[in-house]
Amino acid sequence: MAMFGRFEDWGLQAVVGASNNIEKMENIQEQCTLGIRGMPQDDQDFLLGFSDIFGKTSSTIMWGDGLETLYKPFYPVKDYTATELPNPCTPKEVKNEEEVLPKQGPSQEVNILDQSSSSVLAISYSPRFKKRKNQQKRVITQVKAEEYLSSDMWAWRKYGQKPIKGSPYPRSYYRCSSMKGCQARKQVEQSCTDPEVYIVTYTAEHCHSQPTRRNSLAGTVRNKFPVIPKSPTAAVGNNSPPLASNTELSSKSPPLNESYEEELSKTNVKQQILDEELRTVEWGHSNNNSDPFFIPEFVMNDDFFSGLGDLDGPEL
DNA sequence: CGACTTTGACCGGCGC
DNA sequence: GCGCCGGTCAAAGTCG
Repeated sequence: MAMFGRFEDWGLQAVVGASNNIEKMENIQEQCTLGIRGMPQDDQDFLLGFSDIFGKTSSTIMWGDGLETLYKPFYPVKDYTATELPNPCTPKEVKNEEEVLPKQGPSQEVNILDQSSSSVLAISYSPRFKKRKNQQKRVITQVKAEEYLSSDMWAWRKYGQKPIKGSPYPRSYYRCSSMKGCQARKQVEQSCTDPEVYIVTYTAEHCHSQPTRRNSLAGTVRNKFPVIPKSPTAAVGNNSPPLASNTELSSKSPPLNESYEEELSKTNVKQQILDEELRTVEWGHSNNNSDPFFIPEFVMNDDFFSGLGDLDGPEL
């Protein structure tokens, strides 16, 4: 029951968030438009490729107003709290982020992540210095488990799972199965600080439009009732990954302590809602956002802009 | 039979 | 150069 409370409030939260930030919103959208329009076309395309990761646009703007704020994200984002970090249990990645985001004096307060109004943390960056394999561009989100159930509409196929050093939870690797040849990938891992929070990292971009509905219901129904480990060690080395693909989650896997049938019923209802939204809210052409360059919150945040900093010119 | 997960092996980047 | 580690591959098995 409560597991879907947040999800059910997703739209409401967006509305609330929007109302709370109504004054800020007046300029944000334009700023976002200017920001993305100033980007190279490839990067616009890349970002737009993530436009509907969550199957909907968001109206919650969480960063400040004014031109200063617009460019603030280009500053180094060093204000991560423990929970804001992609995963504090993966020190290497954290270190990598610090490499990516060189310190430049006292950073201004970037109160972008109002987790009281949204549990989705979005980070996009382009490594400025050392580029590891497939780490050129990423969008990292933190999402509550119940929200992840409906987090995106893409069909994903799991192709690997690895225990991550420093993290008690394994990381799962998924690639887009909506279209053959699509390079989009995502990684899912559980936050060690909050097991109900999952860190989803999207890599590469979809080379196709978003499917109108989840299309990968075929296949195994293994782990219909996955055992989400309550203890970190339980997640490692067993056959029940802490988080399955969205396909499983959305159509097969109930959240914690919820019967499958009940969950499935809810999911179907939510799917109908999402499908309806998809019919009426196209990327950049939603009812509320006539501006084709409207940017959802999970993309347009500080690290998104910090990543844009790399677009200004050749790497140093 | 197709699409999926699982899982050990492999590869390549990175630090020492 | 070596070892560690993250990311990917691919075979095997499952399921509808």
